[in-house]
This record gives sequence, C-alpha cells and structure tokens, in this order.
Amino acid sequence: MTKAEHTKRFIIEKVAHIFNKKGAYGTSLSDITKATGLTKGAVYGNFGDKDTLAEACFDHNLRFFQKGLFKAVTSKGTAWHKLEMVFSFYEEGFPFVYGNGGCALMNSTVEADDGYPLLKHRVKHTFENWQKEMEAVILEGQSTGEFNSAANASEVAKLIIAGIEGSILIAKGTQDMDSFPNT
Amino acid sequence: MTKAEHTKRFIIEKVAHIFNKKGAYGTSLSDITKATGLTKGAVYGNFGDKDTLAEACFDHNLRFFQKGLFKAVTSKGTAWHKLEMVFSFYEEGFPFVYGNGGCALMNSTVEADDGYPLLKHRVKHTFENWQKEMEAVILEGQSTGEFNSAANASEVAKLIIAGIEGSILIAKGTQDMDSFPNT
DNA sequence: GTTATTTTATACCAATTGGTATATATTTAA
DNA sequence: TTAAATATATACCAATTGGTATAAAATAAC
Repeated sequence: MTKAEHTKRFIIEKVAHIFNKKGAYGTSLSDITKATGLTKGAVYGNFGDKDTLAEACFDHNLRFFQKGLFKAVTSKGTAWHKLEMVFSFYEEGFPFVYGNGGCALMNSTVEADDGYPLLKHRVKHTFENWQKEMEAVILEGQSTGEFNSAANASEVAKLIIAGIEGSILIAKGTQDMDSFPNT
Repeated sequence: MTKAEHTKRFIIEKVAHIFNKKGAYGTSLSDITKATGLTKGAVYGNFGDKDTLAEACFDHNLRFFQKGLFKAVTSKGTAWHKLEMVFSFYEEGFPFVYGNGGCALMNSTVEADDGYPLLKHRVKHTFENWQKEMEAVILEGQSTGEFNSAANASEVAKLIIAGIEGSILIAKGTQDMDSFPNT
C-alpha cells in the first residue's frame, strides 16, 4: 500500500462520521483539515474535490451495514433465523450507528433529495439492493412453508426496511437511544 | 392584519418548501430573496435572523401534518376507523409531501441531529406528541375489544410511525412516488 | 393632509466558502 | 546516492455567506 493510499484511507476514516453528521454540503474544507490535521493541499492532492471525498465517505459509512446485512442473510439456518439475524444486527449495531450520526443511507437520502444530487443514484441502488436481499429471504421462507405464501414478499420486505429506518429516525428525533425496538 | 404580518406570511409561504428541501443551513439568503422577490432588508426587517425564519417555516410545514392527523384521530367512529383515517391521510397527502421535499419532521430530524441544534427540541416534542396521539387510539381500540389487549400500545404506536416515516424515506430514496404503500 | 412610524432597498462589512498555482518536502526507483 | 516522481504546505483567488447601518419609501395615525 503506497503512501497516498494510506493517506486516503486515513482521511476517510477521520472525516466519514463528519460527513454523515453534517452532510456533504454542510461539511467544510476546514472541518476536514481540522479533523485530519492535514492542509488543503494534502486533501486536494488525494481527492480531486469535495464531492469525490463525500462519495468515498458515503461508501465507507455504508460498508458497515452491507457487511452486517450480508452476514445475516447468508447465515446458515431457516429463513426466520436469517430475519432474526438482520434484526439483531441492527439492534446490536445501533449504539455505534447512533453515535456515528445515524444511518448513512437515511442521511444521504434526505440530503440528496434536492440539495446534493450527486449521491442520488447511489442511494437509489442501495435501497433497491437492500430490498432485493430482504425479499429473497421472505421468498425462501415462503417456499419452505415458514411464512404465509399469500403475502407479497416484495411489500413485506419494504415494510421491514421502513420499520428499521423509521425506528432509527424516531430514536434520533427523540434523542432516546434506548427507544430502538428489541426483537 | 397589518402589512408586516402579511409580508411575513408571504415570505413563509414562498420559502417554506425551500427550507424543507435544502435544509435550514443549506438555504441561503439569496435563495430567500430570489424566491420572494424581496431584498435582504425586507427579510431582516420581518425576521430577526435566518434561524427565526427557519423555525417559522418548520412550523408551517408541520401544520399540514398536524391538521390532517388531528382530523383523523378526532373523527367519529371506531378506533380502527381512526387508524384507517390516519393511513389514508398519508396516502392521499403523499403526492404533495413528495413534491414539497418530503416529511419536514424527518428532514429536520436528520439536520438537527448535529448540524442544526436549534430545531432539536421542537423535533423531539413533535415525535412525542405524535406517538401519544397514536397510542391513545390503540388504547381506545384495546378498551373496546377491537385490538388485542396483550400488545404494548406505546410500542405499536411507535412502529406505526416508524412504518410511515420509513415508507416516505424509501419513496424518496428510490425516487418512486408510487412505492408508498396503499392501505 | 401632515406627521410619526414602520417597512423596504442599497451599499457595505468581515468571515468563510471551495478551489488552485506554486514552491517545498518527502518518497520511491535506478 | 542521486534523479524522478509524488505528496504536502503556503499563499492566494473570486464568489458567497449571514448580517448591519443607513437612507429612502410606503404606511398608519391623527
């Protein structure tokens, strides 16, 4: 790993949580230089512009969820067990998420909506992939007879995601970390 | 209604949707003067600073929801009917909400989290009131035997709210207005 | 209709914004 | 160890930010 790659990672790790909290637009260059101890020259030497860094931070923040989710849905066991794994991942990871500024997908969705179109398609694909993964688990459970086959798997998946995201939002809004529902 | 009061309302009506889309921090004075056709002097003559205007816009944006919700939970009929009224309010109002920049409560929650602490307690109280209103409907339904009394009314209320907000988020994130669930 | 008051426009302010050119260090390769 | 390449710091840039002092204009009270 070359020096530049090392510095790139260093910068991302130092500022990703700031981008998640303040948003891409709300995070200033001085926030970045302050958090890293580097100068503008160093930052711009490693990232072409602020937007590129913002995208890298979004990916970094999201990786936590993608890894946890992947681990849950690829775990051995019944479909119900996989769902339980998803829920407990969010339950256990919640303190970190809360301290890190909340769900990066939610934050980026809100900002990208009008203020920052750059992340728009990234957000869209992330939601679609998430929904597909959840839907697959539901379908699997329906095929094994665990779940009611009459239910619309795609709609159920969407509702589960909505419940998770909505719960994060309520916890943030009420400033009550413990309000996140336990399984 | 004096001239100043008229102008105040005029400004709020012109810029509330911008604040909802771009956020309090992201909305600039030039956005405001452009949208209203007024000058900085006029804006600052009517509102002490940008924050005051932001709060007024938040209240304005929220009033739409508060009115609809109040109408639903105070409607005549069974508890189940009241719940249905709440859902159909969100369903019917969704196109407007979508075009207006999404749910003001959600947007403000995300921004207030770190970037803009001014709205923090306003957001908190709004969530708490909403939850209380929903909980009252659940409790009413439980007392009449409509709903299962074993359920935790407060938790159910929270989950309903989470489902609504989460659904709005998904619709925004996937840029698919029609994805909002129908009753 | 005149005066007192309120409302609005203009011109300014210092601070900060994202970004760049350049010079200086610091790595890497030969 | 030296030469080429890379990475970082400094100093600068124009544009924009929120905000204010002041003067002109519109409104309200009498």
